[in-house]
Amino acid sequence: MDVTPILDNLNDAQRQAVTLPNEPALVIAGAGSGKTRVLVHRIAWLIDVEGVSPNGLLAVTFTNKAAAEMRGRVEQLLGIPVRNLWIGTFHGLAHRLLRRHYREAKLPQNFQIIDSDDQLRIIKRMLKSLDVDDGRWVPREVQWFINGQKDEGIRPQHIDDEGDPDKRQLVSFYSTYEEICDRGGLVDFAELLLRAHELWRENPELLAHYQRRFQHLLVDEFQDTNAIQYAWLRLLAGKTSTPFVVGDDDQSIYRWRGARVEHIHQFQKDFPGTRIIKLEQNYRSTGMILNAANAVIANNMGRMGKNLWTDGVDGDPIRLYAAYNERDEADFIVARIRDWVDQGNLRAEAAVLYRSNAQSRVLEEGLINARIPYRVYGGLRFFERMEIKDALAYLRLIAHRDDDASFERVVNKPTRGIGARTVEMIRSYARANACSLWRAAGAIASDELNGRAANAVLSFLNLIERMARDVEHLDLQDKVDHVIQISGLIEFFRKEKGEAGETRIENLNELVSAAKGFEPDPAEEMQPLDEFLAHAALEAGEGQADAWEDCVQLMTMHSAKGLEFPLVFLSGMEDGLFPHQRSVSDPNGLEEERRLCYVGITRAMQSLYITHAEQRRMHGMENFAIPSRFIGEVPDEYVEEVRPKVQVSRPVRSYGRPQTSVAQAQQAEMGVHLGQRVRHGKFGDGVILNYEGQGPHARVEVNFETAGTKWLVLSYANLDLM
DNA sequence: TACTATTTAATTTTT
DNA sequence: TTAAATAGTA
Repeated sequence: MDVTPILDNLNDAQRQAVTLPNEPALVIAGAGSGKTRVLVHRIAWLIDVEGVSPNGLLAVTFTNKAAAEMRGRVEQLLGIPVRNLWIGTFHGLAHRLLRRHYREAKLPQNFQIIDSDDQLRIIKRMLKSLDVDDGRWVPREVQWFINGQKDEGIRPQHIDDEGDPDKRQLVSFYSTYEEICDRGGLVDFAELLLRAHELWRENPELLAHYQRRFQHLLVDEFQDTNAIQYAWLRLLAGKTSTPFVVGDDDQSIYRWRGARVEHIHQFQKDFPGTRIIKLEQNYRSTGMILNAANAVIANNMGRMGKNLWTDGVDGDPIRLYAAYNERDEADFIVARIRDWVDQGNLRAEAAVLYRSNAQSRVLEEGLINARIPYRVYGGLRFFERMEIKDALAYLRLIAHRDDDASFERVVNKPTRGIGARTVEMIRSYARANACSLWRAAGAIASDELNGRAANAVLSFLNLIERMARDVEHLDLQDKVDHVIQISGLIEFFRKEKGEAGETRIENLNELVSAAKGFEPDPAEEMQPLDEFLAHAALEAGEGQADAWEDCVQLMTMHSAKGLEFPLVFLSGMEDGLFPHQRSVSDPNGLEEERRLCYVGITRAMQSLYITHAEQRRMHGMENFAIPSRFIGEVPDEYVEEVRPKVQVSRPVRSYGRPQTSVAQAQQAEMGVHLGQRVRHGKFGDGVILNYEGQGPHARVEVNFETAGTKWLVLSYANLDLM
């Protein structure tokens, strides 16, 4: 067997990992160290060299994107399509299991997956119907609690309320929510995992079957596993399978949504004799960037420990820019991107990263003014759009009449005279008789409701029945097309003013195209419509569609994880923003922020700029800000401060030492006061109207007698006091 | 039912 | 500031 293609171009550590004997393995893979490469080559090695059947492999990732990439690269490496190879997300795999064994999982065959938006709607409705104090119980918090418990693998009956009435209330919400979902055949994301886990736990022969089948488990981004995911893996691994997990404790940035880095340590206990391999050679960034990243992350405690290195160039130092305010910061970034493009580089190679989404606004304004195309990551995805979810709700009702979430969504959309009153009557009947809204509507339409409302409800019920009949023998695409036409959604959105309605109709048509292009997987043995609906829930699609123009990339540091760019800006590096205010008081929170900073730094391949503003408008208020403490953690020798063109003397470097910046703000008031008369070389005499900022960036607004009002930077303007 | 005024709060996101 | 949720009005 010629193993060259599989082992070629791997470094020693990578090769060692790929060729490990069949034992539990933990690969600590630093940023840019070839993590995916190792996983892909390991799979190829097992299949091609160890002779393992693709059947016996299970590879798990967190995102659909990662799963698709992995499958693609494996097939490319092996040169053949690998059928029967289970590669997928935790949720996707759990879903597949639940479909196959829906009876054992105690689910209806046509159960529907709800996304977090659907879930929130259900919870809101539930809280309303329970008539609890809505000031006390915020739907989001209840949702947070329920998902948090599910992520830990906990059912309501397992929770001890400790005599705390608030907790008891939350547990009871959780219970009621479960009943609602069970009645409607609805499964939320966390439920997929929890059910799949219970499915195995309660059906030992089923579990044994999968344990026998999957002798090799491979897990990507292991540091991101939550309790239920880890429990699921451990169950599957049993005593004989050998998990091969890859992760980076320093890139664990999702603790807030249940991820536990501790699983890296737990793994070594649960699987004695685990081989640990560290991948520390980095193929992405310059030496300077890696040095900075290493220095910052070294401030965290309890790491596995690792130091990234490269045999490439040191590169340029990290550029640090202290902006006067957020506008100045944006202008600076725009100017650097201009330079970059002028040097013949692509805009798409430049990424501006920030801690929170709100920060994109100023940056966008700057880019728009400069006429530089850009793309903001995040935001609504295709299957999350209102009009798409409306259309899907009709489809779901057709497939599954008892789906209350969908019923509520479209019962009066477009408006058909079924107002809040009528819906409330349907709800209360449903509650009293523990049945679905659909059945309740049918039951009360004939007697309890008065003429007009009864007619409206009956015509809605008929509409759905008629659609279901009309559509029965059509193929998927025509089903979707028929539904968006007959439901009246197109008409409804046509009336919506502005361009919004236009776009919505385009999106609905796009949904038909998506249905046309959808290829059901014969292995899933599902109705194409059900499979399409599941797909829509599990894979919400791309954030922004038109990605192919060459444009600057704007995103949060979280969404930048896993990506790389030649030119990177870390913007808004100020204490309170990053690290975020809500994290600074908690050491764990602070360490997670630091890991996020590490993630940010290690996105950069060639050039890294760190910017912060001395003054920033937040929530409509001007605030003075201190440079992020993380800036001070980058040793001076890797940093070059970028100053405004003119010579500016900054008294002392203040990075890493809080307070100084505030002190400077005070100093800024030196000798300059409102109404002060000044003389300018060119503009002549004037009077100070306003001033802002401090140090080298202090600016004054001067009303000149002849030249009008102007903002001037004190350090350039050379004003004389009069 | 739909539009408008008022209040309130303000990370990070995938499935 | 601004987005979203709620309350009030036509």
